[in-house]
Amino acid sequence: MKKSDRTRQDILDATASSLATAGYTATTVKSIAETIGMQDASIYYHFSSKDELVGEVLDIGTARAVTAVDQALAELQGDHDPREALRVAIIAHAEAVLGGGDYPRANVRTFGQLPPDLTHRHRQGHRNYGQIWTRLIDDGVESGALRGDLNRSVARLIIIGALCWAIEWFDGAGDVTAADVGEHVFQMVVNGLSADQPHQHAVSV
Amino acid sequence: MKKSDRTRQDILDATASSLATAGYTATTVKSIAETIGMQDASIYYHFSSKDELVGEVLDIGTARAVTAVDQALAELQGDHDPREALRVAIIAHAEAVLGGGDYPRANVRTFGQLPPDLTHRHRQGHRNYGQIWTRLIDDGVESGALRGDLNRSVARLIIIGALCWAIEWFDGAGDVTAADVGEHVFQMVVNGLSADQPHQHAVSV
DNA sequence: GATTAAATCTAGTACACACTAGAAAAGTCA
DNA sequence: TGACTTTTCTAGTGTGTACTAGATTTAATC
Repeated sequence: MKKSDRTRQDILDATASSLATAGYTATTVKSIAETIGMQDASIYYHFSSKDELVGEVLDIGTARAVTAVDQALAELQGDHDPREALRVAIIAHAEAVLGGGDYPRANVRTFGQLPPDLTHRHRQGHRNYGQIWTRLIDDGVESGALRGDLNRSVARLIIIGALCWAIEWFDGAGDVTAADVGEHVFQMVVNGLSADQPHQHAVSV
Repeated sequence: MKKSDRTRQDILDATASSLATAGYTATTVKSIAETIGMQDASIYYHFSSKDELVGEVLDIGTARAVTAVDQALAELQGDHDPREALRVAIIAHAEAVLGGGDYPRANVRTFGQLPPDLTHRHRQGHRNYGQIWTRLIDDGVESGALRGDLNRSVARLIIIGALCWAIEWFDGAGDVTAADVGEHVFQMVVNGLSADQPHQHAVSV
């Protein structure tokens, strides 16, 4: 492997880490360079601009999130219970974004603070990711497992929102794991907080 | 009313509007000044720094959100169904943050992109707001209306998260209103998406 | 209308940022 | 070793930012 490739990877990693924890504005080319012991100008040998670098990090982030959810769903195999599919997807998302690496976290963390160009660049990626969830919900409603009196788009965005916002408070330090957060989102959003509902199994957290 | 008070209010309004739509970084002192037809330096006659100005806007935002929820709960009066209280609070929050003015929106929108000083300054305010929800959930669990096998902190943060994230996608232009979003969050989080659950009443959206 | 106070403007400073040009160093391979 | 390529550094530029100092205008008061 060429030295250039290793350095390039170091830059991407440092950028992902900074984006995930400090956000877009606080992630400066200089701070990235310092993290890996370089001068800021040297970054430009590998990337033509800050936004190209950030864009690449975000691309990797969406790819990893999609892969995580797709893979979790693929492992279901024979099981065709739409509720279980939703549960598996929710937990996979939670683990990817909260417990996983910096790349998916960078994605969620910087959502809403990116310059217009970058926002536009990732619109398609977000749409594709949203479609995974659209299908999960459609399957559930059409099979009769999920109620059909709610707006599906709104429902989808609420589920994703509950998961994405968790990045603002989840710190991974307590005894609540990323999977726990996913399980809670599933329990609430699918089974509901109300007592005496069917489909509920005690959750120990 | 003194002219100074009117100008001060104009500055606050313009700042709230900019924060709510453009975020913290894109809200520059110059852009605020331009909005109200002033020179940027003139802002400093009314506020000692950008962050003091922003801090005041955020204070107003939290105050309005708290008032909206408190007032909605107060109007319940005799009704002591914890689920109904939760429903009313959720819808009030949704309307305050999504359908309401720029101040509460500025609060949610800039969450996570503020400099450390401002983040710290508003920690207490957020804690107070969170306590409203803590009590709502505690009441529900202790009265037996809500299940007690879930982590209440996590549940609280998931509800707030679902509502807060809505600011990223809700545009108020379609036929879905802010109250609709609140109703959906309530339906999902309390009654659940599963079909054939009790407590469910058809929602038309 | 003159005097004082309030409010705004003009013209700057200092600094952090993304980014560039060209020299220097480090690595590669005959 | 020496010629060549790849990579990094030094030393800058230009721009946008928050913010300041002091002059100037506008409003209030007697």
